[in-house]
Amino acid sequence: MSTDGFTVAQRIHDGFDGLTRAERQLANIILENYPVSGMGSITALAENAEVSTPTVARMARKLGFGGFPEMQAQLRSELEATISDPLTKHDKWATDAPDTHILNRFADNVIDNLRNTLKHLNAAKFDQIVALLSDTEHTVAVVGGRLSHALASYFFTHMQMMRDGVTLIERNSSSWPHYLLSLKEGDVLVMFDMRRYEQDLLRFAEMAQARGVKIILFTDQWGSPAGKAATHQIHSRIEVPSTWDSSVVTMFILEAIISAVQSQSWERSKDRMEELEALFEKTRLFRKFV
Amino acid sequence: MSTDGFTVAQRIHDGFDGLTRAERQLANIILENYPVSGMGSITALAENAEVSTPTVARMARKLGFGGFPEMQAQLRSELEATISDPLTKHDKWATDAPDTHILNRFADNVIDNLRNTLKHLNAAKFDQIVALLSDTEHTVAVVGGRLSHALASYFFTHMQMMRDGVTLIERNSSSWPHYLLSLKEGDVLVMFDMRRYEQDLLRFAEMAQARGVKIILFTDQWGSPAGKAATHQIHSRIEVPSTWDSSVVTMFILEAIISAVQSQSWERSKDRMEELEALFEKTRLFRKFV
DNA sequence: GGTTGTATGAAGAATATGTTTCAGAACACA
DNA sequence: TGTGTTCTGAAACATATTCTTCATACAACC
Repeated sequence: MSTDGFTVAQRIHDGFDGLTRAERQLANIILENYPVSGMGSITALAENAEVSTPTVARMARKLGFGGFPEMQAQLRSELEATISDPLTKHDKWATDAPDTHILNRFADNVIDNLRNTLKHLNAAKFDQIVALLSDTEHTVAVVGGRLSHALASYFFTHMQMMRDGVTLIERNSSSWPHYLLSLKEGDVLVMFDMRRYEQDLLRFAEMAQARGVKIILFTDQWGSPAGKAATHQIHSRIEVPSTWDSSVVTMFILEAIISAVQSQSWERSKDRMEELEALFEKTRLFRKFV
Repeated sequence: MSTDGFTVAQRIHDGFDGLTRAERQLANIILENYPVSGMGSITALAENAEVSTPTVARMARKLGFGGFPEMQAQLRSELEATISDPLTKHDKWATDAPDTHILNRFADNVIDNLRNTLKHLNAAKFDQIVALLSDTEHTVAVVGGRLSHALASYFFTHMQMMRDGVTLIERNSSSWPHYLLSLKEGDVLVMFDMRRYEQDLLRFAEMAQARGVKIILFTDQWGSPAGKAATHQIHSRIEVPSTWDSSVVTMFILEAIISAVQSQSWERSKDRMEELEALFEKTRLFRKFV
């Protein structure tokens, strides 16, 4: 049975949807350290994946092998092929795709961006930003540009769950003056402005600064002109092999900030989140679909 | 016993002079296809080297191991070290921050997530998804959950610039039935549903499927229940040292898809983008700020 | 040629491994 | 809320592995 040319990894990919919870858990472990993790005994693998041995045996069957030993034999032979072929580099990302596949090129590039961004990122500055955002004495407003509005919205959604006094400023700049009025001295404005910097954002930043608002600006490596008005700036690398720029690194930093804010104000936000959860539950009950 | 830092190969070389004829024969076989040949059972190895099983066990002892299984364990761990991705071995990320700073912990974790996600991701599947999204014969609708709406919106914004017939479905699920009506057989629905899967999304997916709509589902490693109705699924790793889950990897994949769609339909989208640019320029002139 | 020491593998004992069965848990569905 | 289905792991069972013992083969030396 089943000595056709499919690798174990491929079979797992193909059959992943048909796998059960415990089986997926196991599949993940196998792929995580592929294919070495499958080289030990069925017991060891099961323990490693925190499932029972029958689960392992069952999955082997499900993937089309006669049993675990047969799957293991296949893994061994794959390993042999990999090892003995010097051309097979182990640092490929999507293992079944050529090095030149967009996924792999993109991955290399994004890692590079992340590295370079973090190299230039001052940890102390990061901590200051976190402190500013954790301070509930002042309100936080979030605004983004044409393409970065999604980032603003993502950040807002999370911040909103952790603290009071957070506003997402609309996309449409004609309404911005109203928001400006509600920003007081010491309040915080989180702004996103990436390449193809927007004139409106610059004006907004200047006026906010004039009101004594502290501005945290997320921009690219070259820096938005709004930087002049900013209290803190974070420069992300955004170039990728694409017509478009990448927001991945910026989102990474946002998540790190969110996580830091969260742990800095855990006690406060814990209650808040529980309340929120309860509210969501309730709304769900009231909602009716179709 | 014997878990000092010497590899099996080193031990064999060092102790080669003290080995007997049968043992040397065996040693040569082990080194010949190192270290894979030692991964099978003692019986298999013995047969392969044309010696008896006791010879193998004896040699393992002679090399300083407690027995054959112990030697095999050592071989496995050597293998693991060889195979393991060089990209994990980084020098600190944010150089001026301690390893334990949230930025560095986050970075490690996200890279891990990316690597594991790509390991799971079938390049062929990716290409199919790109093809679906490039096909202008059918419309594309995008819908997200509570936290993933920002991703949906980000994706939508880019897609909208590259092709016609793209809709972003509102957050509020009470309006979804209307959107459903406009989806025809063969149309594409891009859905985001991460951990804390939403009931409404599941229903929506089922109803869309019933209408013959092709669903591309972005979910996490465990898989949203909406997967049952999906034509294609992409599972991203989302766990990070935070109360919240990470969307970085999903965004990475989105950007890769966007880039691929773009280059797949460059000629068409080029004109479109130039048109768009011109439009934006015009609007800017008409807009007045404050 | 006989003696002695070492090397080797066959065979069986001890151990670990892999499989099957089955009962309870979790889940989906009505 | 109850019912049927699927999933899961504990335990018993069957099988394969590894180790030990021991008889034989071989070579070196007297």
